[in-house]
Amino acid sequence: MDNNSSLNSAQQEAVETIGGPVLILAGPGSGKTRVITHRIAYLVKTCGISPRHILAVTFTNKAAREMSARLEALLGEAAKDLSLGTFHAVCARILRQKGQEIGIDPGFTIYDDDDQISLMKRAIMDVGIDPKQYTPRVMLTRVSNAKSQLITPEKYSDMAHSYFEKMAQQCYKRYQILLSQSKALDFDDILMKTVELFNERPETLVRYQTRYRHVLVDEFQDTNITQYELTRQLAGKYKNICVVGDPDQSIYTWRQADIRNILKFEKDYPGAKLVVLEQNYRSTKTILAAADKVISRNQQRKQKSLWTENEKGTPITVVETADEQEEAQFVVSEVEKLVKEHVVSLKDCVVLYRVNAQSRALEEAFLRFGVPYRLIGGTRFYQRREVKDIIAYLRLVHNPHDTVSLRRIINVPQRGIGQRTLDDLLGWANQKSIPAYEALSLAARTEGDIPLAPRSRKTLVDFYDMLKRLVDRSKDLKASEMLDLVIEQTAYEKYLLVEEDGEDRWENIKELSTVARKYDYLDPPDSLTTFLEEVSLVSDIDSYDENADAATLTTLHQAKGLEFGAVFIVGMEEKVFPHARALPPLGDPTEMEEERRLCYVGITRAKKRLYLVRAGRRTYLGNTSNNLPSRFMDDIPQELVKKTGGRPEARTSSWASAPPWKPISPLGTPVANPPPTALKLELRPGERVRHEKFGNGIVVSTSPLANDFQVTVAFDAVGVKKLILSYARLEKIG
DNA sequence: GCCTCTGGATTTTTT
DNA sequence: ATCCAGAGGC
Repeated sequence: MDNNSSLNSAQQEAVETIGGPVLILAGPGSGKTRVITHRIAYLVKTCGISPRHILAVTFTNKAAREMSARLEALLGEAAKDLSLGTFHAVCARILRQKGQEIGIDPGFTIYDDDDQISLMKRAIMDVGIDPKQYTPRVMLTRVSNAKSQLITPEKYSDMAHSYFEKMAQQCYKRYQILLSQSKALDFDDILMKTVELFNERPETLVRYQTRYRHVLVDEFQDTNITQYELTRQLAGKYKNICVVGDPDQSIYTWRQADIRNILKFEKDYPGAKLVVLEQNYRSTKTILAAADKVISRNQQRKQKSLWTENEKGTPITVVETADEQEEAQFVVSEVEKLVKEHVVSLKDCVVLYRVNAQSRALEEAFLRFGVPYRLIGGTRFYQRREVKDIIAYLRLVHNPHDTVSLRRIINVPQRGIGQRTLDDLLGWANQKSIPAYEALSLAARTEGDIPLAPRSRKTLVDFYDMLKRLVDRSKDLKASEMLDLVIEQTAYEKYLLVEEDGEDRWENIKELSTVARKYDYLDPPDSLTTFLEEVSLVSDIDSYDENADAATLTTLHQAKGLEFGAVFIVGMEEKVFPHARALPPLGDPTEMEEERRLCYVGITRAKKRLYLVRAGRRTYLGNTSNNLPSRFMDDIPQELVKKTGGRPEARTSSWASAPPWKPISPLGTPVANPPPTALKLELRPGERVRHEKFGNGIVVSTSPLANDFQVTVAFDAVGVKKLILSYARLEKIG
């Protein structure tokens, strides 16, 4: 089935329009990945273009891997000669090869978020301002935004008018100096410096332009200005550029992704061929119609009409539960039901939420019911303290100038090098303008005039000796051998195991060791270098294993690009989704439109079944609130929906039944925690009540609320209040 | 230098 | 609720 004749006419046009710029607007489920892979196969097989001359850029490693696997199926061995990778991976490779031309050390280290924060903190202190007032996070956002738009510290200073902006500019400048002293680049630098390299070395650009005669870009709606410029540079000579995207699925504008790049594309490449893929092969008519209704409310968008030949399918299930526990319980029991009835398999179920914090109640329910699940996101593997520690050692061995890593591990495990000694050492290094590693070496050899107590000096000497041994050995050890040596030399296992959760942490280190072993097929020092590079550029979603027999829990953002038989979107409430930060007065209409696109992305992940679930009461960040149903619910026409477990049709005050869905345990035994018993309302409008805080009042009205009631009371002293019956502890009087 | 307590902040995060 | 950083005590 995988030949071009199985493509629809629009897909075929997208595949076979070769030579010159092509813009493909691909709706969800429209066979985007198929089009890209077939286009590449067509270039190679039919047009006789060498795979060496083709570059395909994706946003995630996972997408790159998936594409690579499909191309291998289509092209066989020839697929190995294609250049295929993420923007960052491609640029990192270019910079390792040619970065020296603009003064970048080929052995540069890549700094992740945490590293950037600690470096920025130092930059802020160096500038001499208060890191409490100017937080590293905020400053870093400024810097990252600037870099995403190719704004250098120099250019930034032209735009910095307010005092705050001027401070940000200072921090940016200092931050860059610290980065270069550490021979490190942050994520944004990897892209921006590549653009810089191409600007400053036209002859180098020409080499890459000639090499990459055909450029393809996936998820084009998510490119920022820097990435756009990069593709413009690379395709500048032949203009054989094909970009694929969907403006309606742009959910990363907060990371400076710029939808306007699509408009700019049409302007920068006059006569670009436009292909629109509107046939959806994924979802039922019902699901697609709901998605369309939701996204149609956006003002800033190009009209697009998706259609499908798939069946109408079942109605969308809308569920209202009492609280997040009940919400989670509903999801798990429904998942079990779907699996038991063979509607979908377990691994074809996903639960999507707006913020990671929502995963907790869900995890608890999945655990309690004994339903296997896998969680994507949250605290990421490579962000775990113990994993970062070991990687810091390896990085330091690979690049001794990396001060962020040095600071991280110089006293881990504790070896008596405290803040004081560290400040003395680094302060001295700074004063002498020598790298920290060199200062350490001098201190160890009792050279130089470092003001150190003999005791401190001794600890530094021991540390330096160990580091030196590691560095020396790194030249002939593979990644996993190096890792083992680090663990042995630092007695890291012993250090971990005395801790409370040391066993788990040690497991993570063993896991890391397994990853490292995958790079042992390379010879030293490439083995370690490649390992470190890839470890810096991975994300959680990359390790998502679609074959594991488990349901998936993840954020709406991370679900992009995936599809599932059954999708549960939970927390369909105002302030949760759309997120409070997108609502006025905090947010603006642009942000609300992005939330709406996020909802569109969520809905369109579903093939057969879609559930929209909300809780009447939710505890978040330690306080409980009652949220209104999400505005996105209002956009879905009633005829597409079937309601369960919520408000009864007739509003009778005696409504007090258990939820219509029955929790089922895997073994058919009662669940450990049955849903809370429904309350009985015994209050009627006109009755006098007493509240411990608000005093006496009169009941104005009552209304049922999932498993609870909302009671409106006019208090004598404090006026009208809306209360939740189970919480208010109202007492009837008179 | 190390330990413990308190206060502040906590959207999303392809890389 | 919970995690983390910084301050202050031992």
